[in-house]
Amino acid sequence: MLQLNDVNGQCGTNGNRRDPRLVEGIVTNLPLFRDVGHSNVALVASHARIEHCRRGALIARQGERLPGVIGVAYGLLKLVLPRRNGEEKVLRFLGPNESFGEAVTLLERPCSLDVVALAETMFVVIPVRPLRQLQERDITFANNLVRTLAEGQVRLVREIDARIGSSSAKRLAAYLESLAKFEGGSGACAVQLPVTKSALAARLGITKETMSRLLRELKDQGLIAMAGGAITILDRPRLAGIAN
Amino acid sequence: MLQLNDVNGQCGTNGNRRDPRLVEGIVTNLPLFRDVGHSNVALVASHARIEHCRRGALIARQGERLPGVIGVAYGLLKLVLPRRNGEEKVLRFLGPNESFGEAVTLLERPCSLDVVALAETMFVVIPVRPLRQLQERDITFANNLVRTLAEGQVRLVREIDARIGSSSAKRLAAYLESLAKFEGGSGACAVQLPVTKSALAARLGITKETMSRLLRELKDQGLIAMAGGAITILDRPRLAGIAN
DNA sequence: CGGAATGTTGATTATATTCAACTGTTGTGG
DNA sequence: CCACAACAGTTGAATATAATCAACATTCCG
Repeated sequence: MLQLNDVNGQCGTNGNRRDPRLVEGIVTNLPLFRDVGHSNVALVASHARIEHCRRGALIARQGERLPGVIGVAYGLLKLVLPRRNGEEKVLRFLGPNESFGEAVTLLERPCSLDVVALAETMFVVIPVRPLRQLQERDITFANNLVRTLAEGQVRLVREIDARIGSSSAKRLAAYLESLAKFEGGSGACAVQLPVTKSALAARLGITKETMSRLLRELKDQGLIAMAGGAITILDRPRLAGIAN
Repeated sequence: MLQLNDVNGQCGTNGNRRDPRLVEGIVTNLPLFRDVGHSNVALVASHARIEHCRRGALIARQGERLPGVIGVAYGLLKLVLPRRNGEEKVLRFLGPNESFGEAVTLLERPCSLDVVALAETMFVVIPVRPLRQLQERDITFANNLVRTLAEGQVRLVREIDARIGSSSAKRLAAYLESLAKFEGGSGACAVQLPVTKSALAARLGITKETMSRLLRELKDQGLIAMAGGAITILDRPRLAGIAN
């Protein structure tokens, strides 16, 4: 079951929540701060704080104010559209060096998604104020901000395209293909699912049952082999064929 | 059938495509340029051009470069995710004083959508270059840009929420509700569909057949009355009930 | 080891699409 | 101004897709 504890209840009370070195290191690695001068990063970092949470923790809730932009140091979060019936539609995962919430934070609007930890996770929270200041002071950061927001839009359009455009079989095939691309080459390759099959199913907008059936079908057709979360892609061309 | 003519083939060859007054007037009304000083607007406008197109014209194509940000003066465009089978998934409509393409234009990435005219439409095209310049020179514009992109993200998340979250009946009910809100009050009210029922169906992600059936059901239940594109909402509370 | 979480499988059902036939509406060229 | 073609909308029947329900198997961890 989901832990509904407040973020603060999830965090260690140790004194390193503002350790400058640590916060700066995390912030520096976010694409949002690429090529931003160290002094400006340090300034922002001095207003940011670190949070830890354990698997299952609810970090932000749809409709409530997000305390600031979230940047992941390690662990894994999921961004979720909660449905009335308690069901969860997973929009995306958020891993190390990825950030979330630029849009709602800058607009000071209620968060449009639930944010839930899928594993023990450490992240920084960067409040609006220093972001605004930096936006007006540092052209590089301002450009990064525009780039990040623009990329977010493109990503969301692709997301809609994938969700409404194609059948679950195609979505799954396309996802497996995208995993294979990381490995390079075009031959058979072994990949590891980054999350459980159930979580992945939710991410792809299907149920775990459907997921199971689709995977079995791919296996029966000799396109993939399976051993737990480890999947070997045997026939990449045919898989790509299904994806289209 | 869709007209596949190039934009240039759609445009009058008359000399007012760069009429400064006209272009400035259109650009000024875009939220993107709100509170931006006249001289800066004029500068951008001097690099923009006006296009006319008739109903059915294809203004931009998925995968091709967008010549710049599109701002509508009058008429109506639709933003479409084209499917392989020729089917069209309509993401949104774009009416007067709305703009499109900030994200892909600034990233200089291929356009993620088809843009098609639903009526005779006039719009401006603002190339990247002057936008970039203004972004670095004018803080108000830079802020507008960030706001526009951020709002676009929030809008897209809501869009995904609506599409994957609820049944077609709920989506339709929610849409009718949103039309009613413009009219104010909470009692019965008459609204006019802004587009044909078929186009609206595509916008809501359903077929015209399903749309027809859903509307009839609402009528049979006494929630609405219908006369062509004119719809009277009779029982707003119950309609809102369906939407949730 | 035991219990919870995760995954599998079959049967049934809900939702909306597709196909097909038909009616009504609109706008245009003769 | 009318005829006619193109478009828009309606309705029914058959179908496809994936969700839901229910039962069971497997794996993961403390």
